[in-house]
Amino acid sequence: MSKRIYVGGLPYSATERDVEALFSSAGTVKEVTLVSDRYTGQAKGFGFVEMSTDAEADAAINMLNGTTMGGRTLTVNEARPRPARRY
DNA sequence: GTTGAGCGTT
Repeated sequence: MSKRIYVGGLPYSATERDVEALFSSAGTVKEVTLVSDRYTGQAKGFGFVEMSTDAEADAAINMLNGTTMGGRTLTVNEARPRPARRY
């Protein structure tokens, strides 16, 4: 099981592919998930990335946090546990 | 514009 990373500050135009490519520079990307509103379908501007190892996840956080993409400053840090369920 | 979602299931 590896560490999950929160990625915020993404431009609404960003996609999983963009995030995957970005984090690929810091290590092996195991999984990428972008969050969008279930009802409206609009992007929420953030997502989650899972790296192959926690060491790579840590490297990715330090490497990508504070950088900019599409004119937005990226917020990258270890993700919090997700909520039980949401309506 | 900041911490998902899935529900006879991953």
